[in-house]
Amino acid sequence: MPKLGMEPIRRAALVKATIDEIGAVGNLDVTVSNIAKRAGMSSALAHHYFGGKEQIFLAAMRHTLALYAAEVRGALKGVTGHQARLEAIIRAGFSSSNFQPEVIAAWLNFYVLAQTSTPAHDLLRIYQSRLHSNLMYDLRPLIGARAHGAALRIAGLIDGLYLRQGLSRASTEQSDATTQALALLHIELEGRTQ
Amino acid sequence: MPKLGMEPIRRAALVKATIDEIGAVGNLDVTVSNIAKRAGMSSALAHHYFGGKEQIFLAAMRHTLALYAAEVRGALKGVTGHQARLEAIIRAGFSSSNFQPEVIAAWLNFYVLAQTSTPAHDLLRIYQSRLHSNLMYDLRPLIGARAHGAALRIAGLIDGLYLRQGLSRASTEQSDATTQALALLHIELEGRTQ
DNA sequence: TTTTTTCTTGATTGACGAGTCAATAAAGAA
DNA sequence: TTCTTTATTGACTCGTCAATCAAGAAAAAA
Repeated sequence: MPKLGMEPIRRAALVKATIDEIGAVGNLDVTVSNIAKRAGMSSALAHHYFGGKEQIFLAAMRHTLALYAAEVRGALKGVTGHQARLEAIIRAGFSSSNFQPEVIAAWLNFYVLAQTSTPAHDLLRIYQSRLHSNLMYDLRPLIGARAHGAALRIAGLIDGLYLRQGLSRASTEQSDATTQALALLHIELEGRTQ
Repeated sequence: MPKLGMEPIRRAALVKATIDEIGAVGNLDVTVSNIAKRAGMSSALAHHYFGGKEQIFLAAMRHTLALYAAEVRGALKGVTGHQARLEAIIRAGFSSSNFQPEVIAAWLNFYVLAQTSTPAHDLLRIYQSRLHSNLMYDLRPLIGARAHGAALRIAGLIDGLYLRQGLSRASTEQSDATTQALALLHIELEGRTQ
């Protein structure tokens, strides 16, 4: 059985299983055994490849963040014009893939972990910085000095609306978060649309 | 020792100890034993009065929410004028007492719990509804039909900025959250300041 | 005083989980 | 073939924790 080069395959399987398991359980009281079982291997192997539970979870979060970054990049591909790009960034943040229950659960638990884990905290800052500079890149040409404040508000609103929507059990207001975030963008750009 | 009427005293002590302990640990991996120890009693007594761990935590969260509500009420006392009242509501949300590490930790873990616990979810909705109607009460006279969207955005921004600020380890941007939330309020009111 | 109610805890149970380790097996290197 | 590296797991250790229970102690009621 021992085919060589199993490591990347096992790691990927564990990352996926971790996200699924967190989504199923809803918190970080997820056992390494269950993750491993879901990934079709023994818990000992999970420890062998990752070292410990927190490292498994961090890898899963890095993966989630990478998916999000790819989504933003994809949404920007071929879009021209500062305002259109800003709208694409906002829409990407509220795309349906980000609202899969397991992704929401991962984010919420990530926030909790960021309070006490430096690696998690660093990872969170990377996400925040990236979003901020993405916004700044297109806001500055449009509104100049006001861009910084506007970026803080838009980024803050994205996080806040995501949180609210992620925790709302009613699927009624699905697109409402996007609507409100876009509305803020338009208010911020008011009177100076390019 | 068995003085009568201990129950409310014990419950209050446990609620306070729970909040402190969550703040100290940073997550819900808080043991009933530790909470009880912090409150100066045995874990058996904690179970006796509350039944279980989740109920202890819910009581603690209800208490936190009650404090917040009282803070908003206090901030509104004696303030007249719709705009001034709106500013007071926003300021109350970012008051220093809400940024005690243990309060932040309680909120984050509360969000996680709200995913899977119906009582927690209900409690969260109460907070959200209250904030929304508080905002609507003063926004409607100022901007009429636009009030609803504005309230969603302001409430969302309050939550988002709170999250960001609560997780930022730099104390530099302490007042920045308030600044941005107030800035949004003024933008929303633009051109129709009463 | 006897009984009942309220308060309180030490000890225990039963369960679970993270991480380790020794051992097995296959594939490639020497 | 023999040795080494990589893959893999079952079994085990050590610890923890939620929840229960039986029992004791004090106040109030009868």
